[in-house]
Amino acid sequence: MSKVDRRILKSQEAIKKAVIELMSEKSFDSITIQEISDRANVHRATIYLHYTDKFDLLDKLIEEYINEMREMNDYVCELDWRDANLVYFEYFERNYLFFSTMLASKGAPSFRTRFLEFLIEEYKAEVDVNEEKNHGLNEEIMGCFMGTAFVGIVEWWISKGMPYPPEVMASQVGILLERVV
Amino acid sequence: MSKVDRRILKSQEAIKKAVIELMSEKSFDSITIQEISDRANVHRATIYLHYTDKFDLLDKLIEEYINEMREMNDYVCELDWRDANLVYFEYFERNYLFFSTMLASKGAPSFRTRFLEFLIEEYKAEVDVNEEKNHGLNEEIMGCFMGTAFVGIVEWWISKGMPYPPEVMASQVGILLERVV
DNA sequence: CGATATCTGTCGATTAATCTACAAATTATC
DNA sequence: GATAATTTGTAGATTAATCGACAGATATCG
Repeated sequence: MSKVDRRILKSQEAIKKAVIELMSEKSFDSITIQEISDRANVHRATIYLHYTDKFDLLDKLIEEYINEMREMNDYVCELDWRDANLVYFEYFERNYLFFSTMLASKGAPSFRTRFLEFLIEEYKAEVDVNEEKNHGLNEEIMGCFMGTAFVGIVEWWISKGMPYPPEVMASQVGILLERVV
Repeated sequence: MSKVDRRILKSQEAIKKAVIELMSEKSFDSITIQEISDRANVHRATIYLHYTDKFDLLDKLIEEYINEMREMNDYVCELDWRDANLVYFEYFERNYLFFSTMLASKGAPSFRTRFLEFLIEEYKAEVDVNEEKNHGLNEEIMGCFMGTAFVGIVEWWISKGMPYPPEVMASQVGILLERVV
């Protein structure tokens, strides 16, 4: 596990930040590599050192957020629903620009799909169909139910400009998810 | 006039920003090169590529702001006193962290001296001792009078946390300077 | 439609930044 | 005052980023 050269991290950070910013301003299709490198203040060729094209860049960007959330979940899965949700909603708040951009209609529809896929996967592991309470229920369906509900909530919260603080969202959604599971 | 490699600009920007930040938190003497490079997120050796030591770094930092103000003055000297002052006070506001740090008692006393020196020089060029109004007055003394007054005002304004907007400061100080000259 | 401009992806040469290691100098601590 | 710990400034090897140029692909516009 040799550590990565800080130049790589700095370049990638600048590039990713530039893409998110630009995507919040205009459609992904209309963004050029030229623009990204200008905004990131790196040479155009530098982008090609890290990504094959702008689609690869978007994919890697999305996957990075998904992975971050997965790692958060590994750490957080011992907490109760409320506290676990708090970690998530604070994360959404911290990365508001990314989520508002990616979940916006014009943004990257691929992210919503990927996000939901991730959530279903994680929730599925959380439910126990062997409990008597859940007798006759299907793991897949429960995961999907919770996942779509959660995505919907996050979309609503973000698109409305975060009308409630993360604490409130965490409590409310925590109660509801607990009833379902 | 070949343009400078952007890596140089980025490194120097990061280093200068780091020094200003650190100087706003602790005394210059207690700051190490190590800390600066950590804060700037550059390797320690990179600092030595641009500066011989931290004193050289501070000198160059100060001189850069002085030069920037000199260039501003070249551009602004055609305007009336009020408008010229506005450009300056907006500059101070924009660079609040630098000026509040450098003009603070514990900051860099060398900057106040250098700043005053610069102002006297510029004001001296502004006064006309051949006017009948100024008959018998000394150029040097007038420049010094205006320079110290201006430094004092800026110190007061910055140390009080900019209690009035740049527009107000520009008008007020403009009127006063106009009376003097 | 053709002409013009812009963008793309890639290349090779060059430069700046990085990393590690080192001895010397300085500072802190007992 | 001796010892330990930190900081300093430098050096050499390596790597990433830069620059400029290129031909080919894609828009843009008259």
